[in-house]
Amino acid sequence: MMLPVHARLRAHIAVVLASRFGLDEASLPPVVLESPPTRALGDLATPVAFELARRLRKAPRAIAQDIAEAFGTLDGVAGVTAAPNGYLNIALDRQAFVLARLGVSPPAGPGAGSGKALVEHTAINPNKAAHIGHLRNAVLGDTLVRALRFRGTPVEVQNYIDDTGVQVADVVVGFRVLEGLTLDRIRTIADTTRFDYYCWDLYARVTEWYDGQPERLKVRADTLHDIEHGGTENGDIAALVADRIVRCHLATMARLNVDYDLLTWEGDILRLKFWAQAFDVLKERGAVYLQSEGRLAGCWVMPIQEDLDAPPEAEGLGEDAPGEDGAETEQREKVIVRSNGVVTYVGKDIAYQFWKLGLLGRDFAYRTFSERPAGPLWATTSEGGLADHPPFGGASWVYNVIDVRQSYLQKLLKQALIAVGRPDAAERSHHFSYEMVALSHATARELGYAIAPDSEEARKPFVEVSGRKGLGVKADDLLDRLVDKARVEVATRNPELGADETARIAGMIGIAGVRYFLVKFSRGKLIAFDMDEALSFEGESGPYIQYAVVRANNIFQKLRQRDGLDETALVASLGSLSPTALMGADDNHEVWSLVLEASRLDEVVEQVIRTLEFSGLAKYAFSLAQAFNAFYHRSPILNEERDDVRRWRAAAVIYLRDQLVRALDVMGIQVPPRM
RNA sequence: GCGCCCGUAGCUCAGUUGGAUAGAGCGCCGGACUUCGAAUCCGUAGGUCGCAGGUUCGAGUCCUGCCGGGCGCACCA
Repeated sequence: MMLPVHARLRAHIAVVLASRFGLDEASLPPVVLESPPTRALGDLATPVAFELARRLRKAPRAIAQDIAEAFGTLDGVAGVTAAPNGYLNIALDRQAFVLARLGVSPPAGPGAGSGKALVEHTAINPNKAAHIGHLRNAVLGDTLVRALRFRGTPVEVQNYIDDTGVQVADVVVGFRVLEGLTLDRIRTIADTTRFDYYCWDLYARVTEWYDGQPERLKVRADTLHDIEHGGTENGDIAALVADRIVRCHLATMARLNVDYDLLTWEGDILRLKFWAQAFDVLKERGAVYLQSEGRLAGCWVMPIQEDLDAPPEAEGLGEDAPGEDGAETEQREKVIVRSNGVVTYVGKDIAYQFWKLGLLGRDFAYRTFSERPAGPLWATTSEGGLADHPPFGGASWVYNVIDVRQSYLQKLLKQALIAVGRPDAAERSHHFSYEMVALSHATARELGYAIAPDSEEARKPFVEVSGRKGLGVKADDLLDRLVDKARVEVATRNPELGADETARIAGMIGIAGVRYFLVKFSRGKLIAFDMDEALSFEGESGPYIQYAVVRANNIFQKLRQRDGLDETALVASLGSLSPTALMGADDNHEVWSLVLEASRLDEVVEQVIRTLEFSGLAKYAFSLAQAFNAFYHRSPILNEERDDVRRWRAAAVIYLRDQLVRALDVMGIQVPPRM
């Protein structure tokens, strides 16, 4: 791991700068550490001399030389040199570095102080099967969870279930009105079919049924009302549908190694009157007020602050003199409670966010939703509940994984926190936003979706997914295809494996395919999902990285069988070995470079959490695998005759493999025994 | 109209506290399996980093303006 080295270097250089140039702590420039373009130049580099050049009125090169001279000694550092262009290059003690990283499991990170992080992701409407867009959410969210845990931060994972919303109501309408079914009959269907697929089609039919018949929306409104108030057959059907569909979603997510600690049900937020509590706080702090005139008369509204970063301005400074048309300068307002007294979903979300941060002063009751090997999956409930449950909510950091279209509302959430006097909580609330997943034209065609050649849609480079039209790639269909393809590949390469083992391995490979695919793009980029591209197991893909680990493992298996040399013994022998092979004779630093590059995982994970940009992690893991594969071809281990060279190569591969396994784990990808 | 995001090789994309020569994958063309497994590797070709200014010792990265595209701005969720 690299971050401890960075920390030591920064602290040391700061001391050197302070004493050599008489700088006080406040005026010290940040010491940026990066990687020199070639290994021959050094292992780490800093451009800090450039930063100081102006202030010290001195050439960067001279400053770098001064620092190098005054550097003294630092444990783990072999030398420091000033490059002609002003860079300060740092060479590490290679042998010590390798030994320190082998055989010792990496300590959990600092944990960034006390307190837990709460990640909410997935949150699929419980009325139909999950599709590819939902997978992007879940995979990004789960990767964030794993990244936080990797660096030692306690994490609570929640999946929000909108069981009282329009989408569930629509499916209820489908069952009752279109199909004329009773609760018992629907339960039978749920017991005997792919229920999420069934509802997928039914939902599309309901949408069609509404189409062009606005009077039918009355049915939806009535159904929604029944659901919200409970005690009706519609309410019971909605509860059944939501419960069963959630179980389908959980099964789908489990295939992807995605798991949760708590299911939060919107119905419980309503029944437990979280909103009433939050409303009191908002009114008390003057964050909302009752609008008495204009088109929003009778609504409780929250003023919208356009620029969140700017301090709130006192109103009515007369800067904008009211013109002839007063409407234009009107303060923008967001309705929180409608004039009929019903709270909007912004209000419900504010209450939920307050609870997440421990600011609400009210809690759910809790029940177990299902049993898992690792312990029960918990869910919220309104009545009763178990006395003995883990603590939920009250987090120090909150990450809401929701697509970019929700940015406006997420911004309002932060604003509400500021408005009630908790800017610190707003600061610790993150909207982890990401772009949508659309379909490539080829894939849309494959799904039987016809597009008129000259239509506007045909000119776009992608086709929008639409749950309402039933257009989209169902998550399980995609997984099935990936796993099937992997099964064929595994079977042809490993005919001796049994069917069960082949299937198990194929599962791991298929999952690696999707998860890597969904993480390798920047979150701000719209993915035009193409089936063939996602099915590729070559080049930059999850299976490519798995393959590198499998190959590495094969080496050590052979080493053990053929030479009776196991990894522990090998690592133990390194201390007494000549480090020549690490030192880059003939400018060949490849063994050392593998170790150095592999050590950067913690640095990469830290950056990924800071920027919420996971493509960097994907690319990093891929580049490690790539470096290994190239090394694999160039530099044999089993057949290397020089014993010290052989052992150092093996040591480098052990470390690289271990780091690769950890990196894959952060991405939720397992390593098959063969492939 | 206002706000946010995107624009980098033929295609799909990395390049995020500003740093040394802008990188991958796919595709194209040409090579490497009697070798630790070819889901691999090696090599060739391919770039006005949307355009124009600005800041800086240094800009794909920061600022301003513009062009092109996407999304958002309900008494919906």
